[in-house]
Amino acid sequence: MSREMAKTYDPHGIEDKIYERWMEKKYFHAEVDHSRTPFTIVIPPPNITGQLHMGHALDNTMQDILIRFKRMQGYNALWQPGTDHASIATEVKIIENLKKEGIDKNDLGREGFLERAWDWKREYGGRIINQLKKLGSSCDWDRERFTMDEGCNKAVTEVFCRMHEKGWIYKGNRIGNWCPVCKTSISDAEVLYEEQAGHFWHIKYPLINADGSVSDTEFLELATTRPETMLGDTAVAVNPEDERYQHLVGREVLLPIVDRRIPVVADSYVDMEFGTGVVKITPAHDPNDFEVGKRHGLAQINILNDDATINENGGRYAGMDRYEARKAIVAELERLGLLVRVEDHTHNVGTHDRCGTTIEPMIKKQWFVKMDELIKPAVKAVQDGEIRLIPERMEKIYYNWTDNIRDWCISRQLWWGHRIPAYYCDACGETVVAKEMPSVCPKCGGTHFTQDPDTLDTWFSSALWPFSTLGWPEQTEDLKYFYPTDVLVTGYDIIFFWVIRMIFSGYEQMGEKPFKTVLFHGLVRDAQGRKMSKSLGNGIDPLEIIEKYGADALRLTLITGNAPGNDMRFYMERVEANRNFANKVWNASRFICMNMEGKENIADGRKHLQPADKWILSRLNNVIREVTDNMESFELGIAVQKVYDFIWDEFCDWYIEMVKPRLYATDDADSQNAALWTLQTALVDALKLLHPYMPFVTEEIFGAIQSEEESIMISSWPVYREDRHFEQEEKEIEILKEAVRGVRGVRIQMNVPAAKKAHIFVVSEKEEIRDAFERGRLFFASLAGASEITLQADRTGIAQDAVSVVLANATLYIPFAELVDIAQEIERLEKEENRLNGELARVNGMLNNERFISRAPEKKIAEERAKLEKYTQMMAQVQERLGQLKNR
RNA sequence: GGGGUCUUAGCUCAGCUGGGAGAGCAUCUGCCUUACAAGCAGAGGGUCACAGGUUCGAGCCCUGUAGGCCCCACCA
Repeated sequence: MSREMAKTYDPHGIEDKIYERWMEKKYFHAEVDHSRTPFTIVIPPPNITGQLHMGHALDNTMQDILIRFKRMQGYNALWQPGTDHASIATEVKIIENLKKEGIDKNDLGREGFLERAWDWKREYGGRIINQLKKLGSSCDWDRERFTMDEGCNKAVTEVFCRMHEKGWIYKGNRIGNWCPVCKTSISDAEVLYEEQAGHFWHIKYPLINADGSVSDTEFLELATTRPETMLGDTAVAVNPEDERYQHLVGREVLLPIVDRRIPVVADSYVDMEFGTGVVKITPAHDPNDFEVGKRHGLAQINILNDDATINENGGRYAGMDRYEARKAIVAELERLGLLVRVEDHTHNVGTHDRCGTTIEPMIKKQWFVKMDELIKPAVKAVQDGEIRLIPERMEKIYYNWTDNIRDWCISRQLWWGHRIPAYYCDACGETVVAKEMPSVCPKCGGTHFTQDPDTLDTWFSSALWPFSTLGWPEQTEDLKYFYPTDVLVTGYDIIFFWVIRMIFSGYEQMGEKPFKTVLFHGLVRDAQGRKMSKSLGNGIDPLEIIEKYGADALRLTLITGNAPGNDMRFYMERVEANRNFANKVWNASRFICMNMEGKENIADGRKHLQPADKWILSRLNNVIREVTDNMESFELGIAVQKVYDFIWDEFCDWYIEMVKPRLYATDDADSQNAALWTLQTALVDALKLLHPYMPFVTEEIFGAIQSEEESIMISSWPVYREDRHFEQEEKEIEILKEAVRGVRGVRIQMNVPAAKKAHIFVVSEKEEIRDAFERGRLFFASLAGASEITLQADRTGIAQDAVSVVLANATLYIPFAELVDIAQEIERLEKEENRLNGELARVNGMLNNERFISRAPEKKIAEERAKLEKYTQMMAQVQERLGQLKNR
């Protein structure tokens, strides 16, 4: 036992030291052990480019709490860690870095670039891991994985080949979002729409006459926000119901500048109410037009290069940037007199979430995963409750996505990532999908192949994470034992990107769900409620908080004060309050250690428990049950709030204070030992309840307060015990607490200095009440500031002008030496009379209501009757006392 | 356009299946009481957005209204 504890708790240094010890002892490590039940969590792998931010801190605190809780409960707890290669995020960063050196990615070539990327991974991949350790994360670091390590690569190839075999992965021409800066296609989910001020150009296309000449008088007027796309127009469309244009359907118009004749088609996609009711159709550069084009068999004319300059299909505009071409085309239309007018128009423009570039819809050959069949078991799992989403409302969001599912574009024109295992025969172009490069073409017998240059969407590999990390596709013992995992903890912002994809991948590849429960959390926002972001510069670095206040205080701040799945605001004041709580626990422990000093027979004390001891043990017993229940149902914030309240309020402010006189008195060893044993026992259990939340301070104190176990993190979780349930003592102590509060209140109201002790008379007709005060005499005197306590059945011999405190079944009288202002005392009692009147009116209202009596549950009625009795009794005492004072 | 969510004390938020409104911070009043001033003892402060409804009973369930936030789809 460490004899010297500092006066204030300083987490500095202590935390690192404790973490190192846990690591040395291999407490985080889990091995297959069929004699025990596994409990598994896989970490949402942080990006290798990442630095620990508040989102990570929250996410990992929640996981650590669950894992530590289950570990203490005796489960074989595995927290599987690892990192994500994060293809595009990382590639963008590396390109930025190269730019600083004046190097273009293409100068390096694919091989050279990948070398750089792996250098990057080696340099920064470990950084975030170390930051997670600072937080106290009890991951099994011996099992650390990476989405591009050998095993994960194998899993990715295996899945790709299997699903291709099944026909669920296909290559297709699709219109998708193209980033002209990153030169890759991006998924819908990676597109951010932002409102931009733009223009609406109204232009007119001349109609072609029946004789084939171009009309000078007949035009179709339409409006567009992207005039340059007219270079790729292959039709104009009107609504088939639109009487204004019906007669024109089937005729042709002349596409100005390009001088191409294109048809007027009828399609219900066109909104008659909007604009002129005429739409130019550019199948190659607009998703809706693409669909219209397919319905009407229109040609797709691509007018853009990959960098968004106009290509050879743009005639004399070829080579111009898209915006340059826009200006030139508008000018030309004006010159031709075909520009009707220009309106200001704000509209939503899709931008790439990584680089902010305006995306360009383009037709590309891409690889897709067919979703319609794949998604079915994932929907069913949630419907049937096989997989539980917490909070429940996430299910609605989940279905909202699955009901509108679209095929998943998985190919990316990037270098950093898993290269698609598709090979093209150099001789005949045949596509072969295989785990390795084939040697002979099955079609033409050619022997030279070129691998598809594209890589896979980063989420393709993370979708496999729950089983790839456990060894799949090998049927390892780990996989059989730890899969399916128990809980996935993540932010609701990646429910579509990641959670759903893991679920359908789990069912498809493993035939089994990847996890039983998904626990969602919200975003950590700044004090003004804004998202923390680099551009705003309002981010708070968790490492700085840890440095200043300790990881425990940070963890508690992140976990309390908000409901599951809701966003939270981060306040320094709250961190401070929680740091204060750590200090509170520390000091309570210091007090207990000091008093245990040199005492040898503390354990004997358990045989001499007093009501106060039984009270705190019983209260704790109750808290143990509630906290465990809350944690089992993932109500982490509620659980720790109860521990917090128990420790601060009941244990520190009441129990420790109750016990002080017994500790300071030297004449009763049994009483002293009983107090010490109870203090120690209750503290140890409370520390255990707190440990998942505040692992460091609890471990440090645990080492100081007891010597039987070597670490709190592998000690056993407290359980509710019938033999620690003391109902009678709980009631008895509540009465005494009520009395103490009453006396304190009166003393303050009467301006009695704290140091001034007073004689307190406890008057009660009931013997058991007097006995309760007798048993608690010592601490009652101390807490109520009494110099002497007299117990009696009636008020004979008590000074007329004594101040009184009315309790249920008892009245306390305090005759102060100085004259008390009788008028003030009457006023105080009248106030109490008023309060009781209100209570009585409410209770009587209920009990006199026939419908209440006939319909409310028995239990409720009995409660109200008990209250009626109590208040009636108190009222009688108050009124009696008032009568005495008024008739003096 | 579709969906979700919020509106509770000055501020930030709890309040699980309906049964006498809570916490932290802030404010005010006493206290350096031999664990802790990062503390102790007290106090004030709320027609639980608004209007209806269901119920013996509604902050909680239902309907509507107003305002805020978020997600999805995206308007040529």
